[in-house]
Amino acid sequence: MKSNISMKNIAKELNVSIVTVSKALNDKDGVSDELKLKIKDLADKMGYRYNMLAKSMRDGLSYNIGVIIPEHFLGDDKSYYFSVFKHLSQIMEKYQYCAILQVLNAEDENGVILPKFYYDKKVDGLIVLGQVNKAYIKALQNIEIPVVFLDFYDENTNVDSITVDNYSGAYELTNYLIKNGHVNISFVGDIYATSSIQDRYLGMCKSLLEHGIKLREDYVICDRDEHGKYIELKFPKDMPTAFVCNCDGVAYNLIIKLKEMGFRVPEDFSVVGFDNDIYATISDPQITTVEVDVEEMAGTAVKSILDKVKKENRSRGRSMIKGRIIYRDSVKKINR
Amino acid sequence: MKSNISMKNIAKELNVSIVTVSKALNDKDGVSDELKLKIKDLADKMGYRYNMLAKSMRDGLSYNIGVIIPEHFLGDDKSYYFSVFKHLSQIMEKYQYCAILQVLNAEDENGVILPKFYYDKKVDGLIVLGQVNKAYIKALQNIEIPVVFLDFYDENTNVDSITVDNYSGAYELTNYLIKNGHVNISFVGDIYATSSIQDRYLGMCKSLLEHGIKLREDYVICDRDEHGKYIELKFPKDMPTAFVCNCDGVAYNLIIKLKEMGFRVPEDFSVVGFDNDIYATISDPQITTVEVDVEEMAGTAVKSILDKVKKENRSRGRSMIKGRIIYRDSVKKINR
DNA sequence: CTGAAAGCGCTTACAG
DNA sequence: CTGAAAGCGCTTACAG
Repeated sequence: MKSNISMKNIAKELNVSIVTVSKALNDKDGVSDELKLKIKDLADKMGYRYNMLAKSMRDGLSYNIGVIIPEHFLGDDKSYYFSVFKHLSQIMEKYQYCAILQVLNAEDENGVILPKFYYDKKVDGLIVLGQVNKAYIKALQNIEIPVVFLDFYDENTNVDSITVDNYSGAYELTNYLIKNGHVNISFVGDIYATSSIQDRYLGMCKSLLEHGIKLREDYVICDRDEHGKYIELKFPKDMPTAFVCNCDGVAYNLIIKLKEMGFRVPEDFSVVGFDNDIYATISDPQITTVEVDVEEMAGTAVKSILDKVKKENRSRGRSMIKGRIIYRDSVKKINR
Repeated sequence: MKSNISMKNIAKELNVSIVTVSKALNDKDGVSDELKLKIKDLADKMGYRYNMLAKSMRDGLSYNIGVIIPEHFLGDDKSYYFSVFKHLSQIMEKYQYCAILQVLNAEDENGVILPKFYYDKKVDGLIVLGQVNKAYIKALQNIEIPVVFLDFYDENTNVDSITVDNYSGAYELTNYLIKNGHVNISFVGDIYATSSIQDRYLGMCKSLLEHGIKLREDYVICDRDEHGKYIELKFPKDMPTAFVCNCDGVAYNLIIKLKEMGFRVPEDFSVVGFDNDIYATISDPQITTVEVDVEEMAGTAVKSILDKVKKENRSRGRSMIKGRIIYRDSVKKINR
């Protein structure tokens, strides 16, 4: 237990200087191989652990990156962000960095209270994972350390962002529906809620446009209120034959609702989602959706923030990570 | 942006010593109120941020606690642990501590590789959230910083632990079933997998014992293989009338299976779960289950680990957090 | 190949 | 009320 060995202890034991110990332990030149080995062995034996704090002090770098996940826009299924964080932290480890996570609650978000680890200078950079409100974004622009937005962007700021290519994803998903004979296609989602949802909506619009299909106004079905809470879906008088949902959770709810109304999916209605999260496979039928390479997304974010920390400050702007359609059982081919 | 103000800068600006600035900013005695105010104002104006690293160095304390969540035993639904972590980090903040999260993957768990933040002396203590294997537990016993187990315990170690009172929870749940006329009650879960499952199983046994009901051997139904993967449930020849499931996820699967077999829940079979997670409410019917006060659990863990860090080293042994039954629609009263 | 000196930003104990 | 000195554990730049 209680030991707390420092280089000083090792140096004294071996009658060498602390400088020499430091060089040996860091595999630097200027120590004979023999001595180096001896020092390393003793360090091991004494249970020496490197004190990152001391290096931090010298370098003026904490070797930590803060990750902020706003609770606000999270639904019941937090596992997606959890999974992203896991990858972030694993990738950072390779660069000798640790990830410190802060779940930002609504109160702190609205009060624009930055995480304690920022005020304590415990982090060298910030990754914001999930959309935060305008005021918070503004505050983030004025801080002293680099910031990267992950899984959302804000057009009014020049903060680099990494997002899923929502636009292309929804575009291809809609193309797939059209290829299967669908023309009357509805979008389910609050197109004012987040930029992700907007991009998904517009990706669908592009596909419709390309195929000369006009989107009816009442085919855009809102799924949540201004607090992000899901609301009862209001269907148009003339039902579409297919629904493009802004996420799998909503697709899941929609399918349940349709079944309650006595319809079958996909026989009566086709449904597609987005994200490939737990709701896509929990659903009956399982949902055709878009999956993102989380590891690639995380890797891009880490590289981006560490570049900035190291002042290799080339701005990357928006990076988009392409999704991949997962074909399942919620879409049926129909005859026009 | 780039400023990095230290106490030195403030001191120079005001022609006072660094010591005086330190005292003023920390609201200590030995500075006139007037000067104190002047210093604080200037610090604000210059955008001074306290450098926790420097304090850490002096104190030999990082003011971070590491949280380890093993991926291994996590099912699809990671939101429970995510939620516990959120509370942990929020509570720590009140004590001037930050939480650093490490998701422990199977590889590192089997190779008994402790998190980087331990080797870097970046944390003062460790909270292990979720059961890890024997070898890992053993390694944790020999490290230089205090450790607390959260949501599991190991009888062979003297590491303090905080767990849900699984035993009482399952006991009361089973009492409830018996009160509703059930006698043929089955347990669904691998009773060798984790101590939590064991305790839930034995809580049920106690209730049966008290009511003079003998548990048939074939009424203990295994739900997963040795890797923690769910397997097909094997029902006994004579079906019970009620199932006590070791968690809501399994209860959810069971209900689906029963419905596929043409049965109705709760009309033909009653089912209860544990945890009150997403599966309890996603299910049709919604599942009667046991909910834990996550905040209390997190608070107990934080207090426990910080006591140890501060050397107020009274061992607390096992702390149990009582659960609360959430009554829903998956249990039916029957006549014996 | 080896090491004495200075410094990272703070605080504590002590002196004035 | 104010501040000079020492030290936390390391590393860099320099001297021998």
